Amino acid sequence: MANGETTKPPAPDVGTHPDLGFMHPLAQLTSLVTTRVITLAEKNGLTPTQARILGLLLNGPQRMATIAQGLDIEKTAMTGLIDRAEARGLVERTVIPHDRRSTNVTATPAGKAAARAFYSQLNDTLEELIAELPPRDREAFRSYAEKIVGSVSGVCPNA
Amino acid sequence: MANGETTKPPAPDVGTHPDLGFMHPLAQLTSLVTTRVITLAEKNGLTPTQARILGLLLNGPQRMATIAQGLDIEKTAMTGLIDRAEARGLVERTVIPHDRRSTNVTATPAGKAAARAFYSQLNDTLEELIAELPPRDREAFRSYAEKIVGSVSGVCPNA
DNA sequence: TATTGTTATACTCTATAACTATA
DNA sequence: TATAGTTATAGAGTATAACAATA
Repeated sequence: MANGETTKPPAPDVGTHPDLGFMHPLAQLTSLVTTRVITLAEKNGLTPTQARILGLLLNGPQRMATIAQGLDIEKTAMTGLIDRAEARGLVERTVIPHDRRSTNVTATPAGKAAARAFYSQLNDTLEELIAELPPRDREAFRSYAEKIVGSVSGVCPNA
Repeated sequence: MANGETTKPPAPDVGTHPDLGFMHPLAQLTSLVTTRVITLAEKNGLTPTQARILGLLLNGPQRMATIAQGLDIEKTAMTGLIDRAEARGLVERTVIPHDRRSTNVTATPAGKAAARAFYSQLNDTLEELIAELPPRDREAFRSYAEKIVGSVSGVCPNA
């Protein structure tokens, strides 16, 4: 929104797949959550990718390479990503004294605020979704999700 | 892959968020599934969006406007989307006799095959994830997901 | 020589605005 | 006039290849 965003709005239902039956409930749930992530990012003036980057930077300044690794994207994509985030005042590039090849990226106060708001709202939203379940089932669902995620290596928590 | 794809590979973990604690398990699960969707689409020579479009077209030919509505994207984005899918031999534009303004989009045999493979493999993959749970909990988890999805309007089942 | 980041280039997805053809 | 699709334009995200600066 803020600076002529182009991020797209949620994507609703698409029908059934006759040859395959209804889509898997876990696939539908994933779409639902993804939609919420996009909406909340927009609401906070972020793209989903910017939200992920800022989530990382809440741990403190990170080198470009570290961020790239965290997002599992090529380092070449980082330059533009950080350029745009910097242009929006979300992050800043700072120098690393010991290694003049490296660059540290720091979240600005505005960037941190946006990220905190985003993740907090995301948490609330997800809790609201779970609240659709009867109270006694909510904890079970949460623990199932944890178990599944925990059983697999390399899960990206941000969007 | 097929025609110089640019789709990106999975995105792994990103760490914890000190100010917010660990990411919500449902957010992590969503990322996990999204990663699988991207990987499976690639494996079948599709972009995730193409997989969604083809999923729709398994129901039979659809007009551009209908597809746009199904994906919840602007009709202006459809032209390029279908152009690219057509260039890859996944779909074809056909004429509608009664209304010469409209265009029907039909999945080619190759497009249908790719879509069926994708959705079938996605189903298998999601079942494998659920299989991480003890047998007696799997059905409960599925029903929880269904309940949450069912409680909300407008959920997009494809990718 | 190996590493860090950048630039050049290209492609996908998506949006808004203006336009064409048809109804 | 209203609707279906296209074109023009723009911006975000991502990738591969080649390169510069530093270690």
